[in-house]
Amino acid sequence: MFKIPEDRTRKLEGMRERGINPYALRYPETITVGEAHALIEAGGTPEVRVAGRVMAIRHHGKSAFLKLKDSTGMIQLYFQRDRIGEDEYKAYKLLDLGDFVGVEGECGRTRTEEATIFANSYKVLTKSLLPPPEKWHGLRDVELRYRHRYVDLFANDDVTAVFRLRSKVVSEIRRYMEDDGFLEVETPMMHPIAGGATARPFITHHNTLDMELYLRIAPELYLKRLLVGGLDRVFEVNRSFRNEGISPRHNPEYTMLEAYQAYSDYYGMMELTEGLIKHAIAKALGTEIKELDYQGKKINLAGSWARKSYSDLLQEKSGISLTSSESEVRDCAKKLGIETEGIDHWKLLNEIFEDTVEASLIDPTFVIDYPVPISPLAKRKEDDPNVAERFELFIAGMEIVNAFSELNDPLDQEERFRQQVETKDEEAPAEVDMDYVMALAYGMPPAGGMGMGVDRLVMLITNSPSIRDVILFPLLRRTAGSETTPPPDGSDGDEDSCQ
RNA sequence: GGGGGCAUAGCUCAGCUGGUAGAGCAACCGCCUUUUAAGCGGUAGGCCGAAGGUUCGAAUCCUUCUGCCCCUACCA
Repeated sequence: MFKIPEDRTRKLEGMRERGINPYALRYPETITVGEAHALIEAGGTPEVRVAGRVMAIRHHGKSAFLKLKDSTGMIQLYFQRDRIGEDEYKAYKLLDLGDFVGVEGECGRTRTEEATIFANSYKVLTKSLLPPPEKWHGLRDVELRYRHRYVDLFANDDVTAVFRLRSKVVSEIRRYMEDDGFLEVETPMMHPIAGGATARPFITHHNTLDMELYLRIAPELYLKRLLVGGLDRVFEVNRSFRNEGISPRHNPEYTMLEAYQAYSDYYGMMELTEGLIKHAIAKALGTEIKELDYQGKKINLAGSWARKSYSDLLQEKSGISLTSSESEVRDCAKKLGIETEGIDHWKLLNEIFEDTVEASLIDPTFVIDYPVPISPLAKRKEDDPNVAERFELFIAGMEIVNAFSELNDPLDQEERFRQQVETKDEEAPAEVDMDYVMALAYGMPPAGGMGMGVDRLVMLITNSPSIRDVILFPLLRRTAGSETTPPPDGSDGDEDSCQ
């Protein structure tokens, strides 16, 4: 838990004694700090009204400088006793770092030319009872930063900048997709069958229907039902959930863009992907970017991005090919220290690929034509039924996009679903999604589809080493008693809603 | 799940091979009406993450636990 320092409580009471509401109801008709700066830049000395959080106070006897911060920036305030009056000047001693105040005053500059609001009056808007972090270093402790992101945000401007960029990226993704004729849709997050990807799901339960539900691991199968329904271009910026490990590149809930385009295919998806990512980067960073620096790696974004076949890359880096025998693949895997016990041939092959190839794909590279057995939702190539029309886009060794020409043969789909179910793999769906097969049976137009990891794209653009740096509230273990107070009756809380 | 690292004041950090706790910022009290990581003088603040152990003596050494970080595994 936390302790409120006595000096702050004392000041809170001091405010109330003076008839000041430490939690004011409102402070309307303000301009932003950014607007105030613009007015000062324009050379005037207008009267303005601003509001924000006090980030610094420098007392000078009968005057004081304060720094006021709002979401548009920081501006200096100058409180002079003679200007704001004896009483108000005395009361300003009750202000602390972290408090919110509203100020009226005249814009101008100090003799060092710093833009400043010379306060005529001020109003306490919110008393802060906990001291902010150290003013120079900010909040460094990563655990506190993630657990108390609100502090991280107001103490560390670079953190705020990352999340502003993230927001920009997401809105530019939407703009690009809409401009290309895609319709944004929302599909269920609670699924009766966890399909559309291979991953362990989170399980939940609906009481009234007495039904097991899974948090979606991907929206794919619902979006493709919409293609059957005649919505030819759809996308969803979606949160999906996977009950798996946490790492610098994995959070149990994460954001994807999934998009489906009728009459297109995976080549079309490559064009869409490249255009979309280039657009998002250019708009987010405000300029056409040819090279991105990610964690010391130079990423060349210029020109058309490379397209290399899965099989060629595998051959080149590991000596294994798609036609290598079972024992060749096993030997190779063993040499790489990959666990081979009970792992099937194609999965092993893919692990060899991940081990030997992925890290080397720094510049954007479309890896194309994956083996069919690890691509259960992709169409087979016409000239090679063992290879699927599928690509993954890698940047900086990270998988950013997975896409394919969508399988729309209901009988083939049903067969591949059955094979998945039969593996009894924990990550495979427990049953065949017959409604989806039925949808395909009504006929789904040929289509390309793609799924893009938005968090990872934002990592690249903001040069963030960990996915947690681009997720406002990453999942952390709950610490004993630190975040909540137990209810007074000693029970575990609301039993109606706890399962 | 396996391996390594970290945990000291509200915050950022020192604390050597064991001898009983330090700085800066923030806070409090003074002085200061143009400072800007303001300055000067003073004060207060700690069960050194938790529990055991070794020792005359533990922030320091050992064990266990908790949390976080990194690597690894599963995955995107």
